[in-house]
Amino acid sequence: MAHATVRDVARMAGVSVASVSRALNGSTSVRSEMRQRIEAVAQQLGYVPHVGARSLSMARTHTIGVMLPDLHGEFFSELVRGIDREASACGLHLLLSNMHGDLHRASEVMRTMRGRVDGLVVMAPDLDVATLFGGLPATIPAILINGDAGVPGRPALRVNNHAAAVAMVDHLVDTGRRRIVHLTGPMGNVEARDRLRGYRDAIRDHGLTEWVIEGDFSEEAGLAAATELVGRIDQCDALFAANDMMAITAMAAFREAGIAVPDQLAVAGFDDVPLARFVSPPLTTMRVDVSGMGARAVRRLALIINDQADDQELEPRLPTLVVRQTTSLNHQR
Amino acid sequence: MAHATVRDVARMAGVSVASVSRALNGSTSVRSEMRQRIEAVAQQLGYVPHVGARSLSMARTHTIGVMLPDLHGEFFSELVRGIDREASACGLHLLLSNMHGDLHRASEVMRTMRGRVDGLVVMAPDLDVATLFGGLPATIPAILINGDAGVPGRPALRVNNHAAAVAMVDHLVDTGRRRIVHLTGPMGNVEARDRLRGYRDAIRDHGLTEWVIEGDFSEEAGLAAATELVGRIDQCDALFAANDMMAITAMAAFREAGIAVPDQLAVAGFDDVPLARFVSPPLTTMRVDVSGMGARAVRRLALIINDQADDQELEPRLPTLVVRQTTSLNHQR
DNA sequence: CTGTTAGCGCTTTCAT
DNA sequence: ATGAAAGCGCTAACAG
Repeated sequence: MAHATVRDVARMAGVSVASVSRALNGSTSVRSEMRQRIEAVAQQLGYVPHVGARSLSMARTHTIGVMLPDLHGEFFSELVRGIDREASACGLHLLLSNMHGDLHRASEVMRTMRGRVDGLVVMAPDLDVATLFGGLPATIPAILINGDAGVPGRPALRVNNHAAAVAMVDHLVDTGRRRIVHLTGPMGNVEARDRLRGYRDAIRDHGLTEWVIEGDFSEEAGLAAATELVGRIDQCDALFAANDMMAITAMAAFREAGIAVPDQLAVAGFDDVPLARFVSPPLTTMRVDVSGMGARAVRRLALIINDQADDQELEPRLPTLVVRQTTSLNHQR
Repeated sequence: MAHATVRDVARMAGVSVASVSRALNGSTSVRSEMRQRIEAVAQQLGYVPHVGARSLSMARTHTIGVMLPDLHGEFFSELVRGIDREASACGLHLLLSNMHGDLHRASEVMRTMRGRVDGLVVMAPDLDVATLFGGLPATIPAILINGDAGVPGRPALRVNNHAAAVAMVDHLVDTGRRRIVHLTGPMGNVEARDRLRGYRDAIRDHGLTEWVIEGDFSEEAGLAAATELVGRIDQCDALFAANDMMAITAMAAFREAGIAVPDQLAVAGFDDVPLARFVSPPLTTMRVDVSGMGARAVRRLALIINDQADDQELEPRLPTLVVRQTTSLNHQR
C-alpha cells in the first residue's frame, strides 16, 4: 500500500481533511478530543505529511539553495559547514548544488531552483555574476558571496581582498623580507585578481620589485611554483600564495628540497583553513573566517526571505593577519 | 507581478496548458509551429517551470537527502564531496541535513524528508539505526553508510573496521613496535568500537599488552592523549589513533614536547583524510576512500530508486594500509 | 469548532 | 495534434 495521505487519515477518523490539517499543525481551534483521535489515527496509519505538497500550497519550502563553484578543498567545506550551522539554526534545509561547467549551465541550474527553495546563497568568483543572475526572476531572494564583485540590486557579502593582500605584504616587509614572490589564483577569479592587485600596490609602495607566478589555487600550482623557486632560491626570501592550499603544498616541496622555512624562505597563505595550523611550520595567513561568512550569508538571506532585512549596508570584511611563522630576517642576520 | 505559470503562457499563446506542458517537455506529438510559438511566449514571459509543482505531480523530486551526524572535519567534507560528485553525475540534487541532536530529533528530520526527496543516504554510526529507521515508511529508498552496523531490509555500505585495525597493529608490530597505545573514538560509535575490537584482538594475538585511552575523534582528545603519553613516553613506542584528526593533533603536541615522531614514537591514524599527507612527518593511516564511499552510496541509491538494483550483496570494504612513516625500530637499535 | 471548497503549478489520461 | 478535466497532497478561505 502506498503512503497514507491527509484524506486517508480524515476518512478513517471520520472527520474532514481540514480538521486533520489543523490538528496536526497545532492550530488552537480544534477540540482536544478530536485532536487526540486524529493523532491516534495518524500514528496508526504511519502518516507522514508530504512536505512537497505543503510547500506548493504554502509557497514556502523552508529550504535554501547553495550554489558553489566546487566542493574541493577545505575552503568550501568550511563554507558549507558555516552555512549548514546557521541554516539548521534557522530551521532551514539546504539544497546543495555546485556549478561544474559553464556560465550557461550554472544559470540554468539556478533557474531550476525555482519552486524548490525560498532563496539562494551564491558564490561564483569566477563567473560573470551579472549574466549569471540575468535569468533569475528578481523576486527570488539571493545573496552573493563573491569577494569584491557584486551584481546591482543583489546584496553581497564582501571581503576586502585587496587590503588583506596589502596587509600581508606589509607584514612580510616588517619582518625583514624584501624579495617577495606572489603566487596567484586563477586570473578568472575576482578574489585572486584583487589579491594580486593588493600585492602589486603594496610592493610598489615599499619600493620593492614584484615577482608574480601565476597559479590557480590548486595543489599542483603550489608544487609547480615551489619547483620553480627552488632553482632561484637565493633570489627570494618570501612566498605569498593567494590561498593556503598552494602555500602548503609549496612548503612540502621546499621541505623536500631541503629549504628551511621560514628561515631561508618565509611562506604565507590566504584563507586560514583549518589545515594551516597543523602543517609544520604552521602557516602565516590571512584569516577570512570562511565558515562565519557562510553563516552570515544564511542569516542575512533568512531576513530577506522574511522581509525583515534592514537596509543596512553590508560592511566589507577585512581578513585578519594570523602570524604563525615568527622568524624575522632582521634578527638573524 | 508574480511568476508566470503554465497558464499564463497558455493564455498568451492562445493554447491549452496541456500543450504548453507538452511543448516545453519535448513531447513528440506537438506541431513544430505550435512549439515555436509556445517557446517564444515562454521566453518572453520569462517563464520558469515550478519544479516543486512538477515534483508533486510526477511523484519524483530528483533529489536525494543526505543525513550526516555532523559536518565537522575532513572526513565529512570528503564524504559530501563524493556524494555530490556522483549525484550531479546522476542528475540528482542534494538535500543536506545533519542530525545534531538526539535520536528522536534525527528520526523526525528523516520523516520530514518525505515528499522532498526520492531517497536517502544516511550515516549514523552513533545512533541506534534500527529505531532511527523505525519511523520511516519502508517504501522510501535509503542506503546506510555505517561501518559494520546495519538495519534489516536496508542496504548498507560496509567498512571492515575490525580487520583494518588488525592490519594496522600488524604493521606496527612488523616495524618493531611492541608497546602500542590505542586512542579510541567515542564508544557510542560503532566504527570506533569495531576498531577497538580489532586493536584488542591483534594485540592479544601478538602476545602484547593492550593500552587503551578513550577518545572521541576530536582534536581535543588527541591533545589530551598526547599530554598523557608525554609523561610516560618511555613506556610506549607507538600511538594508533582511531581517526586521523586525533593522530594529527597528538603529533603536533608531541612535536611541541620535543618527542621525535616516528623515531621515538610512531603515530598512526585512520581514514586517510587529505590532511594526512601534509603534516610532517606524514601520517601512516588506513585509507577508507571516504569520497569514493559517498559516491558508491549515491550510485547504489540511484539504482534502487530506478528499480534497477541487483540483489548483489554489497561487499564490506577493507581499508588499505598507507605507510608514510617508515622508520622501523628494528633497524635503528 | 468543524466541514466544504477552492486552489498551489504542473502532468497526464481521455476525448476529440 | 490538441483541449478539457482530473488529479498530486496539502492549506486556507469561507461558511455554517
